[in-house]
Amino acid sequence: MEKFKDWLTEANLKKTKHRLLVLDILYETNDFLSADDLFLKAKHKDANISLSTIYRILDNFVEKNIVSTINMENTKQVYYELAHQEHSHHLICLNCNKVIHLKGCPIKAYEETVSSKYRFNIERHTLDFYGYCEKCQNKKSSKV
Amino acid sequence: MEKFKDWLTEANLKKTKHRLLVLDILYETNDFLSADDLFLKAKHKDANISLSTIYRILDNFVEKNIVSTINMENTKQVYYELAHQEHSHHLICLNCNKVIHLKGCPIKAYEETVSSKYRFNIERHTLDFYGYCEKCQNKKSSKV
DNA sequence: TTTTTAAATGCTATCCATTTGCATTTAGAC
DNA sequence: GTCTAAATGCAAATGGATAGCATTTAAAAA
Ligand SMILES: [Mn+2]
Ligand SMILES: [Mn+2]
Ligand SMILES: [Zn+2]
Ligand SMILES: [Zn+2]
Repeated sequence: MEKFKDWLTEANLKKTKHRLLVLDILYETNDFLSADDLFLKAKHKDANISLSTIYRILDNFVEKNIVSTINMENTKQVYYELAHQEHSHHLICLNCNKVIHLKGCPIKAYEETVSSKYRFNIERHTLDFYGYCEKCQNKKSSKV
Repeated sequence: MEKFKDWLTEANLKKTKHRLLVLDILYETNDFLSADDLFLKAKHKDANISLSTIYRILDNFVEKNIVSTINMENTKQVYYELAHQEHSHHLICLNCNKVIHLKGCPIKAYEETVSSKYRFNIERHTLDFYGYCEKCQNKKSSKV
């Protein structure tokens, strides 16, 4: 995708095939992936890429706000997705790890308030809801 | 503290000296601590306690909502604090790891909305702001 | 109080996501 | 084409967190 090269240019990152590959995979998957997920998908696409390169690329992208992350509380893994222009928040199922994206941010005003109250220079925030998706609620209640 | 024994009783956890010790330390520190922080503080207090016991106790407490956690994005460690009755959100400094507690929750209504919209049974949420505290802003700008 | 038993603990080894060191390759400036 | 800093591969290391198992202990039962 040509757009991706622009992103890299804008971010002052060299346009390497691996970076473009990571962007491709994230784009077509359009969902959160762990570093290892990306590694496996890259292999399927032929690519000869090392896991540490994946980590390094993802670190670059996070720093440049090309990619955003969430932390899976149970598996302790970090998951990565293309940063939506309008950043999103999430419903995360504690059982099956399903992630639902919420559009819009309900706390912009609040962020402003606390930022000035505490003279804190806020760079970003996380707002994630943990619980059980519809499917897993049923499984869960049938277990009990 | 006598109150702590009640907490353990209510949580159906045996009242062991180690659990009471962990509660003591968390109470007097009144701040987030990593498992290792707790381990060191316990040692200072004489106590002969193993790190894995600390982890196991903290797991118990989290499950029973006696303790709540936040994840440090940079160090990847989990930090623990006594659960406030009114759960709190945080300003976390990306440079010095300082944590400022925010009182009150600005998203109760929003949580209701998305919970019913997506039929998602929300158990808890995280809302944390990452950025730079007043001190670190100054350091940072002087570096550049 | 003494007995009994499941829960809690200490110690050690282990796991596993992520990071790092270093030699080699490569993108992009000149 | 040359040159140089950035990017990469590979392997080893790191480090927070877990798990296994023998031993101790809280607290229920007798
Ligand atoms: Mn937001
Ligand atoms: Mn809240
Ligand atoms: Zn689920
Ligand atoms: Zn700071």
